[in-house]
Amino acid sequence: MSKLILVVGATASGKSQIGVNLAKKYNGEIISCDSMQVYRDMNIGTAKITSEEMQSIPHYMIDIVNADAQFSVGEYASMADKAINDIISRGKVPIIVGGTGLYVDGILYPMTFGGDKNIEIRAELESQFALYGKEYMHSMLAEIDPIDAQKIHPNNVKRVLRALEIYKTTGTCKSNLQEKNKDLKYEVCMIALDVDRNVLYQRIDTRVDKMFEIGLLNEVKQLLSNGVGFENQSMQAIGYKEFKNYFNATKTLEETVEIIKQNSRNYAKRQLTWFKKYDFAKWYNPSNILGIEKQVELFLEGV
RNA sequence: GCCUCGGUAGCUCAGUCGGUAGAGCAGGGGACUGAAAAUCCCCGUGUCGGUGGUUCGAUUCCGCCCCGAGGCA
Repeated sequence: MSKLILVVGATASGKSQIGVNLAKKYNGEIISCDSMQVYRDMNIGTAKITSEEMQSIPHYMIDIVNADAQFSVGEYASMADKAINDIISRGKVPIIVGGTGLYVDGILYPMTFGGDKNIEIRAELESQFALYGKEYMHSMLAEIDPIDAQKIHPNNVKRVLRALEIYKTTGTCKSNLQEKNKDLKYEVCMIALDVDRNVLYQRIDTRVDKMFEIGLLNEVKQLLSNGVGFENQSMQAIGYKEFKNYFNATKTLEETVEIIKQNSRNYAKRQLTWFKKYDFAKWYNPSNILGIEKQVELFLEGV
């Protein structure tokens, strides 16, 4: 089984830098694990690593699709898989760096996703939902897939509809298709970054301020003038979607800054909740560079 | 100085025709299989500004005081 290093954690906890340092020290190459950094032209708001910061370490899964494109975990998982194999075949160490929990799962575990999303079926389900409501959709799911219906809360319409979509497109229900497989595909060393919550929130706030200083507003304007709209999947990213209310004059720029900070803090908490479930993760304060390196060395030298 | 309106959870505010109070947000915890930076679930005791009084009982009514906003002088 191949060895895989991961650096995970909440936004603004210092993953990128640690990733690069580990790559330099241990002959590694980096695979970004971030659902928003895959989009081109979204640099400032996604806190994308700059080419200087990369220090000539190869980075994969960044800037791979246009900002008006659709993207998905499934695509991510198969592309990242290729990149990992490529890195390993060249005798280098793959280092996964990122904060998107679901994408991390996509790399770590053999997963059968539900097949491509089907726009027509999805639209049909949406209109049924608009007509009959969430309880109705949930009871519909309960009929075809009682196991999953029990797991998905009726209020979570997005998931309910997706489960129905899977059934309609594949003919099998979600719980049938997606059996949980907890066998890791790699031998992993997961470094999870642990920052005091208050400190983390402060770091997020100052980072957002910095984003505005270096031109976030212009970046968003540029995207909009290039035909990327708020209806695009990429524009649901924190640091972008909040500008919708700025441009329609419901919010001032100052308010927009605050909302972005707030959303980022809430997001950071959700990220941490996700990573806490990996019982094999090794938690380190990002300043504990020696500790992290020791952990990685132990892993790489181990049998 | 007088009048009016406020002072209730970290914040914004409901409410109690007198039986010690509840929403949103924040915060905390959790879930998560092709939209995931998305989506969703759970968690609310706080001298109800202070102090006297009326009352079996006051955060609620009355008096005085303090603080804030506005108005009249």
